[in-house]
This record gives sequence, structure tokens and C-alpha cells, in this order.
Amino acid sequence: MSQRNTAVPPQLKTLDDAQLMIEQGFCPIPPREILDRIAGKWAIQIVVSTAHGPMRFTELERLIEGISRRMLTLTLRNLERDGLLERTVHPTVPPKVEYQATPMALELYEAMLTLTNWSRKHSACVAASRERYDARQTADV
Amino acid sequence: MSQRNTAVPPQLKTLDDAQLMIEQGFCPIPPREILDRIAGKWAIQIVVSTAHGPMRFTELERLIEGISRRMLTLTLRNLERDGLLERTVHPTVPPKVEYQATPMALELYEAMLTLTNWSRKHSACVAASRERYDARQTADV
DNA sequence: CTGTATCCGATCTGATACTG
DNA sequence: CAGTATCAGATCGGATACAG
Repeated sequence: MSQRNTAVPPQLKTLDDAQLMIEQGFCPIPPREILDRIAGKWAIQIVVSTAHGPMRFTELERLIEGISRRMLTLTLRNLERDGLLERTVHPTVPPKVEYQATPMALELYEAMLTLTNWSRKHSACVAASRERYDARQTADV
Repeated sequence: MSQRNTAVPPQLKTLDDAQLMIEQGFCPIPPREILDRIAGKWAIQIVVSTAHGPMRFTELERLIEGISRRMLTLTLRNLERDGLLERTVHPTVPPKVEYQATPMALELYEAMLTLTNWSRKHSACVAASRERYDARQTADV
């Protein structure tokens, strides 16, 4: 038996890389904790909004349409906890708190761009597929 | 005023591309419908499992650890609806139904690899950040 | 200005039982 | 084999009111 290759490819680029990874017993998809962060209704928007400079609480609240104060706070706390956001408190009156995306968060944002590209390329196709599917379902009834 | 450039970059690669996109009034992140698909607890696993050939319902049920029959059905239906899975019914006794990822789904899987790379690169850092944060919180109380 | 606390409805998921 | 139906628990997100 040949010696097992314990080194995993440092960068996965193709489905073959992923398959190789699977055969080596590694998971080819991001762990749940990361997917949850990405999936949260507001997290990525906050990363985007703080990517180009520090943003204050109220600025974010105004910028991100539809977000409630509660969810803004919760999402900011979660992002800070994960090291995706740096929170700076200026001890002034009135208080001033600024949030800024960390380098790690910027890399995440950049990684998400491939997903954005996929969406832009295929969203029409997905929408069409949904319509066909739904039409079939209502027709069956 | 210069004429507005209505053409969007076909492929976003850098944060500058994203910034340009924002200035043109486009959203730099995937739409909610796509994020939801990605975030679902089982969807991506099913895409991965059906990426290399047709899989039967029961095969998937055995392969994907922890999934309930109900969630398998629901997730398969959603993926089929979005055009990410092709469902083939063989009218035999007993019934045989096969699912296979579509080319579009394979591209999605491939796009997810950048996210997987990010996770592999930063997951230790995220975990450490969480521990620090939680330690601070319990210390404050 | 920057949050917290509480409540509530909607959605997601799992367990279990049943079916063509 | 490949589902469907029903119920219940957990989680998510929004509305509102309050506070340092």
C-alpha cells in the first residue's frame, strides 16, 4: 500500500480537488458556523458597509434598509465575536462607537464574490426553473 | 457629466470591482434566495453527494448522516425547483428515483470552494477570537 | 448616541406514523 | 423504495418599550 498523502491541497480550485479532499476524509464544504454567519440576514451587508472605513452604529442603522436596532446589535456582536469586526469605543459624550471590517472579513467578502458571480450568471435560470416547477405543481392539482 | 457606464464587470474579482458595482447601483452580494439555498442545513451536502453521478433517495438518506426523511424530501424538492437537481423517475416496481446535480449546481459547488478555502484558512482564527470574546464576557459578569 | 429587555409570530427542523 | 402527514420544539427576526 502506498503511503498516504496527508497534505491537503492548500487551495481548492476544481471539483477534482474537492473529490480528492473527500477521499482524504476532509469536508469539502465550509463548516456550519461559517455558513450560518454568511446566511444571517444582515451579516454580509454589515461587512460590506464597514469594508471601506469605520462606521458608527446609527450610520449603519440608516444605511442598511430594514434592519431593526435589535438585529443590528446582535449581528454586530456576533461579527465582533468571530473577529470579523473591530469595535472601537470613543469615551465621549455623547458616546461614539465605530465598527470596521477586519482584514479577515475583507477576505471573506472577496471570497463571496465568486458566489455573487454565480448568482448573477444563473439567477435568471433559477427563476425560470422555479416558474416551470410551480406551473407544473398547480397544473397537477 | 460623463456618460454613465451601464456595463457591469462580467466577473468580480476584487473588492474594487465590488465597490465599482455598488457605485453603479448594483448589489455586491448574492440575493437572499441564493444565500438561503446555500445556508440550508442540507442543500449543499446533497449537491456534493449528487455531483459525481445519479443517487437514489435511500442512498442519500444513508450517505448524509443525521438527515431525516422529511428534510431530505423537502431539500430535494427545493433543489429540483431551482434547477439545481435533476430528478429521474424509473417506472419500475419497486420505484427507483434518481437525483443528479445539474451543471449549474456543479458551478455553484465550485464557487463555494473559495468559501471553503476561506474557512480552512481562518477557522482557527475565528475559534480563537470566539474564545477570547467569551472569556471577556464571563469575566465581566 | 448606543444600546437592552421582553414579547410574539413565522419559519425551520426533527420525530413519528402512515402510504402508493 | 420513495415518499406524505401531522405534531412539537427550537431558533430567527421584528416591534416595542426602556436605559446608561
